[in-house]
Amino acid sequence: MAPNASVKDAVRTAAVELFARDGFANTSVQQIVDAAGVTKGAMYHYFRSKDDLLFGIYEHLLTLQGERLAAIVATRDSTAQKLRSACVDVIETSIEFLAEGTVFFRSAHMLPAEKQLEVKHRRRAYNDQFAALVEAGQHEGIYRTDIPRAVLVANFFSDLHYLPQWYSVDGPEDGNLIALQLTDLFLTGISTTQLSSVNTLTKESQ
Amino acid sequence: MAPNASVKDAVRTAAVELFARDGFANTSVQQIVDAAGVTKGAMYHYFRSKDDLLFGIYEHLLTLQGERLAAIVATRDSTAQKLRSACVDVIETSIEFLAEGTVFFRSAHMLPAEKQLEVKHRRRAYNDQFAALVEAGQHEGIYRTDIPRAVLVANFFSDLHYLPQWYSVDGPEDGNLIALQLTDLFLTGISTTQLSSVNTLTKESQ
DNA sequence: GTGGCCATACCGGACAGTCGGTTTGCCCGA
DNA sequence: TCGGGCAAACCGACTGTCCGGTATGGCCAC
Repeated sequence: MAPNASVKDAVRTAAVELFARDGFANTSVQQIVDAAGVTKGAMYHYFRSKDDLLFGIYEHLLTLQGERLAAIVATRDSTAQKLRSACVDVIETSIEFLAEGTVFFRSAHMLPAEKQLEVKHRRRAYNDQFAALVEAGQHEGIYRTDIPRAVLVANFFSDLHYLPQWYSVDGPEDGNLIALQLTDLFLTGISTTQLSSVNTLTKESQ
Repeated sequence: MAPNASVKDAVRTAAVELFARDGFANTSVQQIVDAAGVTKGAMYHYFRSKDDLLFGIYEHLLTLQGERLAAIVATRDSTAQKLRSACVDVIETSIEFLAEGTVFFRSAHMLPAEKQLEVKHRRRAYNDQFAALVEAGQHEGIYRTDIPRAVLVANFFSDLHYLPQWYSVDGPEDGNLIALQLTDLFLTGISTTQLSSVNTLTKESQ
């Protein structure tokens, strides 16, 4: 094993867990390195600061989700299918990285203004890509235009934000089901025509 | 003027602003009392601790919204109308107290476990009252039952959580419009029949 | 003069980050 | 093969700072 990778990962993992449980401000660096089984010296060898550690967690998640969205947009599927895939996928990964999400939404504001700006830009890039899908669908006439696009998009992103607040793991495929259900609620809300997906959903939820 | 009320309000107001801007952990008691134009001694005369100050902010908002929901439930309107009113109302008050909401959702986890529990119970009470409306509508056949009620409710509450993240005041009646739009999106998503409210919305948004 | 209301000075502790020193692992010349 | 030398990895005690909370004293109204 490469010892450096191990140390970095151990620290990151421990930090995510502790930040999610106790909050960023209430977690001391000493607690993190103790939980990770390393020492302060090792940690500060790989991370410039406690803030840097927090930022690393964000970046990891943002990069992952950004890449996955880009891959979906790059397919030759219909707009409707792309948006559906994008919604389901981002909910699923948000559930998979629930702890990271918890930390993210709770503690982003603790970063220094400079890093906060970078996070903002990264999130905006994701937002714009997502909004472009909605816009395309609006031009095709499948999504309503009587409500500002920003509101439509915010209505979906809100689900991602709220997820860490109420979701708790029950079954193995529970996450996939929730993703389908939330996606269906969103798409039903923004569509100009009644969706026919209810049957599919009902079948899967049995 | 009663000097005590003035001090209490000044401290609370200053605290909400600073907590919303810099976060609870990054705001010192000294900053708060400076901003409020009082001293630490005065503040600790009215509040037991910094936590107590935070808790007071929550309680104020929770009580207000709880009372308003109860009033709406107590009317003789139809279930559909009650739920619509409840949604619009809680979004509007959330916008009116946007700073309080920001603090609430960001810093609730910083409270001692005991107070966190009380917050949780209060929120659950609100949640249950809201869910009861949805349940009534389901029995009437106007809301879909193919998705767990908890998911339907969470889908709406998520909008409240996300509001402080993206909403920024533009016009005076902007808040009311957003409330109508988000409510429409939610109700469209959970309804068994196509809503006819789109015309109304379009009219108001012109 | 006495009791709420408030100012000021101060305490104790927690915590991020540092820094001198030690170990580990690798390369290279003989 | 071996040993010497060097750089990166790692250790952990220490420090300066900041901050919540308190103790004490005064002031003013009644």
